[in-house]
Amino acid sequence: MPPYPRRHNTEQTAKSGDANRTTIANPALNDAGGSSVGQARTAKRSESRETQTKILDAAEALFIETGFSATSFRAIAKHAGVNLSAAHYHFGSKEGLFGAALHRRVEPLTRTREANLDRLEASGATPTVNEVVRGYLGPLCDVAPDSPLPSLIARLYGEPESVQQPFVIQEFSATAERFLSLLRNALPEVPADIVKWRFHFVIGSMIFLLSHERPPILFGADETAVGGLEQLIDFATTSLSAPVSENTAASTPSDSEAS
Amino acid sequence: MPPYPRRHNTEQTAKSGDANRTTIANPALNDAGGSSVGQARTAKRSESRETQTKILDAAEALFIETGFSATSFRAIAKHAGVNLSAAHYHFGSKEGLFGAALHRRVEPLTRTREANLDRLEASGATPTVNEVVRGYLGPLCDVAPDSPLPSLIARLYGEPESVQQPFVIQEFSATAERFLSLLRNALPEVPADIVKWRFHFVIGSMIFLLSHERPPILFGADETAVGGLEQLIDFATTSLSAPVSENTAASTPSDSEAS
DNA sequence: ATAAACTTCAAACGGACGTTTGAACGATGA
DNA sequence: TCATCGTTCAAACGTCCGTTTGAAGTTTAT
Repeated sequence: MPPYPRRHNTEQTAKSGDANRTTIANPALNDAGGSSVGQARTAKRSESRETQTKILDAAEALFIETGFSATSFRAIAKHAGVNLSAAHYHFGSKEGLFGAALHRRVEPLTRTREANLDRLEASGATPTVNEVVRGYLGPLCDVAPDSPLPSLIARLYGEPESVQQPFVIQEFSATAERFLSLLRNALPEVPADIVKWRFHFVIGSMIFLLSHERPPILFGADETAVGGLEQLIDFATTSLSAPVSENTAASTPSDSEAS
Repeated sequence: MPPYPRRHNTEQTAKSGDANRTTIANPALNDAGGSSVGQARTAKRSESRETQTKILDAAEALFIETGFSATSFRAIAKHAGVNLSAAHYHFGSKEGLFGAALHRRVEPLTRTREANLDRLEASGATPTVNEVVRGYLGPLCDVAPDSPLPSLIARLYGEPESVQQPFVIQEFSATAERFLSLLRNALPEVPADIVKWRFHFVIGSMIFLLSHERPPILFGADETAVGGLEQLIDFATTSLSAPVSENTAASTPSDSEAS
């Protein structure tokens, strides 16, 4: 009987049993793309895990490059060097494989974010905007520079809604809600729905940054690729905590209506 | 001989001959999805344009819904009620059709933006940040509420890079460069590369807003769908013109380091 | 040793894909 | 009137798709 009803339900974005840590860093986030198994092997029985890893590695690389629909199960199996039916055996379907590849990378990120949330909520004082922003975006700074995680997240959000939606809900929804809640506490003078919009825009900036890690195609594109997330944290903190304007107020230069 | 080397080269994001207008509004932007032809018809000879319109309408709807790869040429032809080969005859290939569908909607937007640029550059004074932002984002506010343009742009940016890149360059690159240039003039006290980053983030927010017109999936999602772009213009003006922080400075609440 | 479960494999299933072909037909211009 | 062009059409091309099947081999448990 195939094992593939392992639909990433093992832990649905939950409070993650061992989340009572105090630091932000998560060593698992520094695992680049490499497939390091390091397992006892009694031949066939542990080749299974190895096969799964090879499939997941190939899948994530190809999904990132060509997207869900344009990436074929066959190409993944060939690229992984495994039999086509083995891939089906382990993951059940193309959707199942996509979800598993996604979950493998996102889960450590979610665990780190949840740990940060726990820490921020545990400290008696109301966290500042900057603390909340760093709790959310900081873990992305800590991923290894060649990690496929950012591209994978970007790819997910690029998929058509019917593909994207179940996975976004599964992987990100609960944690984002918690952060939004903290953000509202940190910004009591900003109306709740405006905080929501601003958080929405920050997430958009984040995803765009993850998909175009340097200021992209659009302009020359030859800048410090890293540092983008640092810039984003500045950007997010500033924009989130800006005073509410009655009718489009700019802070530094003078301002007037245009249209 | 098929007409399909009409690869949207008719006007490559250029200064658009009749761009010497003074207003921002562009009536063509208010054309929703409806296929209004209103042309003299001598039977077969003008059915061509009508067929093309039907194909483009179907293509844009299906591309938006399921993306480039998962949308088949056959489904488009069937949905348009035309023969499969007719679609190939008019647009040459699936890529050609995608480009044509995109260009049909984006070109009026580009023309409006370029007109705004001309007007801002023509006025002797240096435009303010808010004026530049409104020149860039304002035209998006003026599209009809049921126009497919926003979803189409969002879909383009969601495609894998190999699909996305040529069309983004073709349709958006030149105009964005011009706006960035004006933005730099309006922000002489902000380093050029930081302006670039901020504009990058604003574009990211814009695209995310276009693809999730209401604060999305993530949270409850039952808000004023319109008004998002107004919020974005506020957001963009404020964030772009924020003072440069040495090490993450927030303006309103107190602030401290977190990690 | 024997039965059960786990994992791999080659082959095939039916169907959908983008594109091409060549015949038909109405409109055009000499 | 007749050759020509623009346009539509049914049919077919070869390829690739996700998934299934059933046999073979290996490991585990009795």
